[in-house]
Amino acid sequence: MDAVVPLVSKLKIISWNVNSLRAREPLVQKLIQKEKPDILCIQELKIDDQKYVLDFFNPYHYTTISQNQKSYNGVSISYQKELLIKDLTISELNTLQARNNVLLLEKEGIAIINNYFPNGNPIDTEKFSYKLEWMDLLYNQLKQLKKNYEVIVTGDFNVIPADDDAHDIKKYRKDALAQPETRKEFYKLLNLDLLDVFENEPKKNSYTFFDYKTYKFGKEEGIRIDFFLVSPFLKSKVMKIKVLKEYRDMERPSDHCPILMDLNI
DNA sequence: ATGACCTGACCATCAGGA
Repeated sequence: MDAVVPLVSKLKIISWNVNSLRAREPLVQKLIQKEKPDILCIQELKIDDQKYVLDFFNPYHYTTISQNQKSYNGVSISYQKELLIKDLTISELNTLQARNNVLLLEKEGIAIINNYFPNGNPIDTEKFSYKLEWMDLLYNQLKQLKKNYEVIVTGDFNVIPADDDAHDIKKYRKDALAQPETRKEFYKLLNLDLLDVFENEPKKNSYTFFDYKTYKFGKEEGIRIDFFLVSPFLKSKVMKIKVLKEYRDMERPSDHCPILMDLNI
């Protein structure tokens, strides 16, 4: 008789801009205990102490790769210890600031790219040109990875791709997140044949960011700037996607919500 | 119509976020 071997295995991935890992310790712990993701991508660690970051995730059976920077930025990917991985993180996208990790799931042939895109405001400064240049570097990185791997691109994109990805796009007329040049760079990424898994969800349920300043005045008034972009093959394996908005209503929250994707691979 | 908050660095106030 043939051995009973599961044909598919479930892979749960969560991405979250925590706006400081130290400040968000209790909520990140809650998320891990409740959702038990196989892969956890974090942005805006805001801490230069790599040992602290690795030790934080270690008790939950995770191994972690991280790019760190004092006070600002910082990205990490934590993965269940039994997953066979290779850290492909390259320096070009992290030359000035810690914003990009690349983890290869060797057995599955999947590359996971975790990103904290530059904000880019104000638009009449070099911050905006840096954002566009960074996005072009990411385009080149993904183009290379796409040749050999199925890819999952996630993180805080700091891009409002279309007007209906904001509750009130008028407020973003002069914002770097919604400029035509920014959107063009985003669509360049999609044109690598990547699919936005939340694309066809009701927009109001898909907002991922809610401003600290305005949240209490309008709890629906958000923007959709955190994403999972996946290869077409992986899109066909998506079982569930969700914005975990409840984490925006907990004590001392991040201004971003975690986003979740379950795959059967 | 306008403004509203949070974090880290560091001690009073500012840079940065989006």
